[in-house]
Amino acid sequence: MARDESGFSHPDEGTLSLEAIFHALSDPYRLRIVRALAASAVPMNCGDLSFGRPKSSMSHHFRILRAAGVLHTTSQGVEHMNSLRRDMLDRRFPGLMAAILGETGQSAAGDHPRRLTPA
Amino acid sequence: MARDESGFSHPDEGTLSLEAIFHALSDPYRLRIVRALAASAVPMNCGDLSFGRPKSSMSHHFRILRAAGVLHTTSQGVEHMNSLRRDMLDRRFPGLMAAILGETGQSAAGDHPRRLTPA
DNA sequence: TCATTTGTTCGATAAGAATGGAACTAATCC
DNA sequence: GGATTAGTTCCATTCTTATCGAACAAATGA
Repeated sequence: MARDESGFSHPDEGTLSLEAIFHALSDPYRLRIVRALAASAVPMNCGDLSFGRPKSSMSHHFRILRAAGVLHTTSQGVEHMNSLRRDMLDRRFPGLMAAILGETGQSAAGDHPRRLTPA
Repeated sequence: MARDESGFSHPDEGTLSLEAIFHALSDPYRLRIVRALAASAVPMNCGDLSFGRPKSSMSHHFRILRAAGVLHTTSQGVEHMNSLRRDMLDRRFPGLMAAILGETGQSAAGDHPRRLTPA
C-alpha cells in the first residue's frame, strides 16, 4: 500500500483481498460508481459520480473503493479523477469484473432479471 | 422467496441481488463456507462447516448465505444439508462464482480455494 | 417416555459502517 | 490577497451487523 505521487494510497496487487472487494461492492452507491466507471472511456471526477448525495458521504465511498483496490484516484488540478483498476483486478481475479458488469454475452445485466422463458 | 418443504426460505432466481450476494461474501467465515461447499462433491451439514465457532454464530452466517441465494438448505433427519446454488448463480451472474473460486485456469492465488479434486 | 444430536431463535452487548453538516485544504483564477 | 471550486477530514448520530450464551424445537434412538 504505497502512497502515490497524488497523495492517495492504493493497495498493490499482492495485497488485494476478495473480502474487502466484496464489502466495497455491497453498497448500492459504490456499485453505481463502479458501473459508471466501467461504462466510461475516460476517468471521471468525484462530482460526476455523486448521484446527488452529499460530498462527505461520497468521499467515504470513494475511500472504501480505493482501499479495496477497485479504483484508482489521481489529482488533476482541483479535481480527483477516478478510474477502475481493471487490469489489476483482471489479473488477480480473472472474470470477476466481467461477471459483475455482465459482460458475458449472456447477461447478468444490471440486476434486471432477464426475462427468458418464464422458467 | 418461497418457503420450502423443508421450512427454509430461499429467494428465487428473479429476485437475486448482486449487492446481497456481495454482502454475503464479504465475511471470512461465509467465504470459507462457500469455498468448502464448492470443493465438495456432496452437500455438507452445518456442523461440518462450523470451523470451531459457536453454533448460534454460524447459524446466523448460514441464514445470510441462504437469504442471498448463495446456498440451499434442506433437512435430512436431524441435519441440515447445504449446497451451493451454483446452477442458478451461473445462470444469473455467469462467471461470478468461477471468478470467486479461482476456476479460471490462471489463478486468483492467495485466498483461493484449495483444489481437493483435480479439476 | 427420556436422552441425544443438530441446528434455530432469542436477547443482550459490542463492534462497524453509513450519513451528513461544518470546518478545512489544495489548486486555480481574478 | 481574496474568492471559487473540488474534495477531504472531523465529528456526532444512527443504523446495521457480528458474537455468543441460553433456551428452544425437531428428529432419532434407547
